[in-house]
Amino acid sequence: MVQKKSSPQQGRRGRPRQYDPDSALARAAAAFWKNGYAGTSLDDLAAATGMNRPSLYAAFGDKRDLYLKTLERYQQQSRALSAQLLADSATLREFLTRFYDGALELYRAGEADARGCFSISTAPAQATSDPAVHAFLSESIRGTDAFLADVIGNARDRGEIAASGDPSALAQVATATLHTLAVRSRVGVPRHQLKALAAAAIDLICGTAPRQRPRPAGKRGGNGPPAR
Amino acid sequence: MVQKKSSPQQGRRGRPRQYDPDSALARAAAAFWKNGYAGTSLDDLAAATGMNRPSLYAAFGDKRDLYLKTLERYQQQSRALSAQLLADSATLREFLTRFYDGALELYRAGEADARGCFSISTAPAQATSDPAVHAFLSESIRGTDAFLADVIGNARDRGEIAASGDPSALAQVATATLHTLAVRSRVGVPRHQLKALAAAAIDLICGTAPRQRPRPAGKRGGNGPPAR
DNA sequence: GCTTTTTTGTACTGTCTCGCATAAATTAGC
DNA sequence: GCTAATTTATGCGAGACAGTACAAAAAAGC
Repeated sequence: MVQKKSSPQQGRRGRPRQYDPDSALARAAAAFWKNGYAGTSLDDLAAATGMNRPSLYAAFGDKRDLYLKTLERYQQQSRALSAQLLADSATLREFLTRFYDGALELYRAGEADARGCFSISTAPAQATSDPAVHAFLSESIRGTDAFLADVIGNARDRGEIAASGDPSALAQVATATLHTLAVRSRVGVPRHQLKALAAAAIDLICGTAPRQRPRPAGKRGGNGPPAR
Repeated sequence: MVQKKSSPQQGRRGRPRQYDPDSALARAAAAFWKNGYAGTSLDDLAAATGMNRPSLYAAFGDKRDLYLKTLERYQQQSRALSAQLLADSATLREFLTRFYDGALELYRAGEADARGCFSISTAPAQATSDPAVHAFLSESIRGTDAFLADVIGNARDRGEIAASGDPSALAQVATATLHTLAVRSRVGVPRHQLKALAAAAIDLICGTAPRQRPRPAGKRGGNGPPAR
């Protein structure tokens, strides 16, 4: 994917660019991720990407354009990750466990830098003043709900959860779990605690018998549910 | 409460202040609420409060101090509201319903200005760069968890939920619901949809039979759970 | 009426910020 | 080698920003 973007560089007329657009976008996202949109200056972005301001403008437009592009990139990556995860999972429980595990890895919970979810940590502050950010965040949440509702609906069709369960409502609770993981990761709650939270939510969503058989979850399976 | 703060003004030596400290704090909070911490300038705050910068500094310290004071105020008000709500509620279902209703009223979901939760909308962006904001947000979430765990634990003792339920885990899911309401309110999701979301979460938390008997909730009781 | 005390209003300073203008650098085409 | 095309580098200028100094204003004490 990196090569595909750098190969058309060959045959171009002028001075070759010294940056890779996608990795520059990733570094810009990291800067926004840490300090938010308004808290990140163009100097910060220039330092983070190794580019200078005119190159930034030529490549991505102004600060707002750049931020929106980092949001789009983040969304695309997240969706690709979720889709791939879905293909590898047999049951709803299995998928949701991997889904939250993947989110926590992205959020770096309790690790060196706890950064939380990029969009949930930075977009809400901007959503009231910037219609584009507002629209993005709104659509992003709606998309997550729809995706999870689809997954849960299929699981219900396979009989994995009660036929009386409403996939749409359960999906919103699943998204709620993602949101709380996003915020808690941001303040450095240790990952094993967040895994336990996710496991409890999964038990509630998948219903009835919590953990029917012990699954080989990560390392020592957290501290498990105290009761039951 | 307003009088108690303005009465000791009597008998003071110099020129009387033309602002009420608490209402000025409320207006400052509204400014931060709308545009976030970094997105709000001192000029914005001066315009919002009707004060000029020197008065702001004398009253609340610098911008960061002022923001932290608005966060503290918000937390105190929220806790007082929750405590009072708890005293008026008989069952866990009833309390949670009122709890989320109160939150949605504060978040102004779908109304003229959708603003979401003050701390969830503005603090995460600042939490990585400002240790005090980080600590506040972390402690705030922990406090909500603990409060709800206490409420749920008492409900379990009264036999309202299954004895096998873990109050701490259920409380985290209840907080998760609050978090998702906070974010969704920010992007203007209509209130009746959020009430339905909250109702679904309550059904999951309180377990087994969703809405054992129709309670006289607000107006026409939302659109209810589609299935079952 | 005068002083003391506290708040208000204006204005100032130095820094940061964004966005762009302009020139230097580096490549391909011929 | 020369020209055209594209990117990089320096830096400029107008404005926003945070924080403060200083004087005017408004009250109480005497």
